[in-house]
Amino acid sequence: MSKSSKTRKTSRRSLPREVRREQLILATIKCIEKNGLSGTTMAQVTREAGLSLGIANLHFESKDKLLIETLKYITEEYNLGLAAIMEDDRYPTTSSRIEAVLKFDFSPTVIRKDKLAVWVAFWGEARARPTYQRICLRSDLSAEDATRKLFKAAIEEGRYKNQDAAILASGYTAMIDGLWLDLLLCPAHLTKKKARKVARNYLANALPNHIPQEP
Amino acid sequence: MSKSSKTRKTSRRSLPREVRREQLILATIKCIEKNGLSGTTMAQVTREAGLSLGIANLHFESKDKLLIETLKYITEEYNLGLAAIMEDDRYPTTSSRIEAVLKFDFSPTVIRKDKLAVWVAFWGEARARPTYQRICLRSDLSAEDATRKLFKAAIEEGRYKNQDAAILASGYTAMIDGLWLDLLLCPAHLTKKKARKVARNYLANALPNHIPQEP
DNA sequence: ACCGCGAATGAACGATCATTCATTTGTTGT
DNA sequence: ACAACAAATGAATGATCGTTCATTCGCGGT
Repeated sequence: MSKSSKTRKTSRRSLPREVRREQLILATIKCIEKNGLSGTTMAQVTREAGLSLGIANLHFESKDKLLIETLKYITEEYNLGLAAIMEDDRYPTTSSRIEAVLKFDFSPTVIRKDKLAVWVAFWGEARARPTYQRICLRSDLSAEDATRKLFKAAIEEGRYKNQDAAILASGYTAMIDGLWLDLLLCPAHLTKKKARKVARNYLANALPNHIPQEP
Repeated sequence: MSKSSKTRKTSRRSLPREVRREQLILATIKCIEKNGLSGTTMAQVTREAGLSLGIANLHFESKDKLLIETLKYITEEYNLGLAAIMEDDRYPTTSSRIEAVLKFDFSPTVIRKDKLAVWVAFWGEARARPTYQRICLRSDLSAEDATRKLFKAAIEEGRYKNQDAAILASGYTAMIDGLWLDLLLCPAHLTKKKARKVARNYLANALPNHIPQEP
């Protein structure tokens, strides 16, 4: 009973539900990065979180629920970040707002390897899992909707001929997804800097008066 | 000879190794489409192929080897198709060759749902599996290399300013991957026709004298 | 017709993993 | 200080799945 005073990690503590849940979600992200989605086990997740095996089924009903919450965590973080840019009225011009989106899409928070690994892992399973697919779809539509409005404003301002905001937004979203994938799978071949340049070049060709080739 | 082909399944037959191997690979593709990579079991694959459980370990050493051969099958098919366009000297102009690549990337053979599902499924696991990653990387570099050469020729012919073949090729490859992903995850939102239009628009903005906005 | 080889089969095995729940342990209210 | 409660633990359980291998069966050679 008197075994306490040590460099101990406060051996056991009751913490609020939300703290434990986030702790487990963050551990799940780390595990998916290291072992993939199919290689992620409850034992690994709880060990990564420094907790006991049964804890995940206590705070989430099942492994499936935990994975779904992890996916929601990642997609909501991204979509909230994007929405913040859209709603921030400190951007004086459409151009500066597009620049902010571009910067955001390659910011250290967004393109962290562990986060990207989670995106791609869930894409891979989404087709076989309606719930994953629904979450990915909503996130995708939300992001595309935001950029479409931006591009629409730019096209009207610049009176660009032959540009369609919906087409441009689909292309932008697809290219970002593809660049994220390449950053994850070919980090030696595609640097973050080059990836941003690729995306910028896309926008510069479509909206030359709003986005210059070089920043 | 009228006796042999009946409603019976010709109960048991010895067939050459290569026939069995392809039969199993095709069954694996179908299973990955239906159940995802993690949901694909040997029992499902062999049942889909109409064969017995043990057959997969007879012709491939293990499930892992079977999956790797399936990935190789898909990537090689794509890369060979692309290489055929590059080496075909019946294309009179750079422009027509780029058009052919564009057409190929959205041809019924390439964007079949089951094949796309396999691509994305392996992307999702590639980070945790060096072998998958190596195969995906080689395929990606090969495709990017081919398009880069094409774009380089176009840029020189058209004396386009501010265009870099490497940047353009990275962007094209990323966009194609992203569009494939969207075709798989949001088929109700992105049609094949629109996806091709998105990719065409990218090239038309970069190489206007080679690729017109409308075909 | 028959034999012998090797392809094909599938029941059985063992490993892995999600989930459960009796027990332990920290926390809160009195 | 103590009781009552809730959070946390992890050994045990049962289900799933890859792999094995003794047996079965079809085919080519004689």
